[in-house]
Amino acid sequence: MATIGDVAREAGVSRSTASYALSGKRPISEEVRRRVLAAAEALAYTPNAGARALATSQTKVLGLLAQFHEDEFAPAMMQYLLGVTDTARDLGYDTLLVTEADGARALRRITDSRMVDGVVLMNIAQDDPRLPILRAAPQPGALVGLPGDCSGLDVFDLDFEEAGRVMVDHLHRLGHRELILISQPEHVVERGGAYVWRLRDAALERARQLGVTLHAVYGESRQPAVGRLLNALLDAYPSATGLLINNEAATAALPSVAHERGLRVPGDLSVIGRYSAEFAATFSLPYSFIESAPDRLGSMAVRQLVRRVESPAARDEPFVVRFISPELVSRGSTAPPGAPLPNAR
Amino acid sequence: MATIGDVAREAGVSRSTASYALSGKRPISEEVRRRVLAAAEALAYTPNAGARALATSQTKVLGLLAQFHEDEFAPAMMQYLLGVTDTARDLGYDTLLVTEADGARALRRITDSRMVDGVVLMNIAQDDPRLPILRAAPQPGALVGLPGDCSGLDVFDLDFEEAGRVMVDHLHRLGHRELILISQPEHVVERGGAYVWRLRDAALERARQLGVTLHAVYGESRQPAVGRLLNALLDAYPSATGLLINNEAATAALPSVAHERGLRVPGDLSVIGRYSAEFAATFSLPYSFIESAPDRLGSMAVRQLVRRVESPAARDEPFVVRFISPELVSRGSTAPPGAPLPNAR
DNA sequence: CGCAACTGTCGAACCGGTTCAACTACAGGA
DNA sequence: TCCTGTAGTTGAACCGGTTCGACAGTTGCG
Repeated sequence: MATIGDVAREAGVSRSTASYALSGKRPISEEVRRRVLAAAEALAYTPNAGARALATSQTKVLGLLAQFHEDEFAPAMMQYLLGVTDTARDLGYDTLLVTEADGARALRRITDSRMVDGVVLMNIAQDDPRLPILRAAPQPGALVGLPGDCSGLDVFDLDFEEAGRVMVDHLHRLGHRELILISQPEHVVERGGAYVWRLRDAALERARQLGVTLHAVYGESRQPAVGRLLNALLDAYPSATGLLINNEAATAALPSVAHERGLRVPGDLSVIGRYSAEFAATFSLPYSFIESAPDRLGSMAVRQLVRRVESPAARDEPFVVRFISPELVSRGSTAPPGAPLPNAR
Repeated sequence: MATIGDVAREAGVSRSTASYALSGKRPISEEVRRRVLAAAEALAYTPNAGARALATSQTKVLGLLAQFHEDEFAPAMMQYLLGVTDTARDLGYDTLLVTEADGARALRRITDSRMVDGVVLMNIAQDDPRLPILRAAPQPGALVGLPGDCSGLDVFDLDFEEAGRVMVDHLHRLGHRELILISQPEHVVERGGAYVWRLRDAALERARQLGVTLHAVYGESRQPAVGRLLNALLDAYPSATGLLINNEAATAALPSVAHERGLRVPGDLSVIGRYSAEFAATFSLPYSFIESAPDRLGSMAVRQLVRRVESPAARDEPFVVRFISPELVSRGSTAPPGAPLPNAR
């Protein structure tokens, strides 16, 4: 493998001249520059990443810490990943994917050893053990998800509170007065998944203000449990005319449950979900939904991270907590409440 | 950040002694070893990855090249990823995830710059442009998926030919004489996805031998196209009594289509799919299936790769092409053929 | 008792880049 | 003519590890 020394010899110049010719950091005569570039080309020279990292203290690699809990929905996870890797590459960075169960130890390892220039954290918990480590690390970090304490970090998330309000407002405006809200399973909350109760509490609060009855329940993450749950809920609240779903698995299971019960949407039941357009397309979900934009969130986090990595000035800027505002994409699954459910007693 | 020089000074020894004490590559007195370890602990010493890579020519990072085509099924992809990252970590390696569209260029970049000690390639095409680059690279590589030319590479894949035969055999043994096989969409084949016709051709061949009629068709990868296709097929071949599906999206769509048509499985139609147990659980698919074991394949590829990376002897061993044999997991969705389909004309 | 072998430690070189200080050659201004 | 400034180039140092060869001190054996 050719080194910069080989290139220099081939071009008949010193190593430092070759380096400057390639980087352009000092004026080099046109003639010499040409020779160096030709030599590099001829020898298929590629700088050694380790040597460059050692000399410049920059690896051009970003860390991505993601946890794959078995109760999390794979397709959604995938889009976060892609948003991060694609944007990183656009900006000239590669991505080190770390899925270790002990996220705190993994984070310490990759930051202390200087393998990465910055880190994106996903699956943020309310009281996340990785945060103190990230704050103390020499590299900047960005979060996809809102923790209890955002200090010292850039944070990006969907505005789940506003999402809850938008859902309730929308159905209230259409005339609905009794709704069901299905969240993620309870242990997602126990694990610190704050987005679950952020949406839920805001929806409950808004419902209270508007005089709407809202039955808020935890969901399930898998079939067949989630199908059973849907049936049980529809049985338990026969007079509810609207269904809000903050749970991908439940959303994916709804069409067959509705079909089975002979339930027409939106005729018998208005439905609003919360998921991504990509997810909607894969499963052809016919429901209006709040766009959760995972790829956009991942992309935003990386952009901000790279800004801090590359600009010394940006390092000292105040930290941002940026919510993307929930956009309701209409698929015609909501309407004014009509007849009560067919199976109402 | 503490360097090994700091540790050496703190322990009152030379840099080389500190290095040997930490690595154990030379005998060091108990007394000195203790002092060095204590100093390293006290200073929270972590070796600099770049410096170590430069000195040892080992990065302890594996590259994972994956392409995310929009017509590929996200949950399956995810499991390959996890199989690779988890096994890599168990063996002491981190994973650089590269999803660049131009896989050949990306591969050249990470191998030439010596960012990785080895590479796992996924989404292998029949005539994959990345293979010549991988063969010429100084690092070893492993493939998850079977290309047209396996020379010079370790290859791991499900035995799709045998899978096709197992499916046909199983239903033939039960008495079925007319079957439908739904594959992936045609453009997956055009892109070089050989596994599609490997299963298909073997199934056709076996069907011919057994005197079974097999209608082999390309599928769709998304709703609602795939649902429409299922309906069209069941209309077109009303006398078929068995359905073989080598297409995750079609499998996921089948329950609601069957329900809609009032079609009972296995009473009216026997069904065998090809997917992973994890996928089956997420969607609660009630069908017998050939386990495609993506996590196991990813794991096997990494193990072999690391063997070659770490042992000079292993480098010269002959290359392996290893197929995992298809295991038919019974979920009771097959039975002897009964009455013709209800909607038969 | 002398020599070989072994143990434990150290200094120096090396991996492959980047960058600083210094030097040369030449142009322009006083 | 001399001085200053600038463009172009170079050698040397440095980043932070690993490893080779040398060496001093000790032990074992003939």
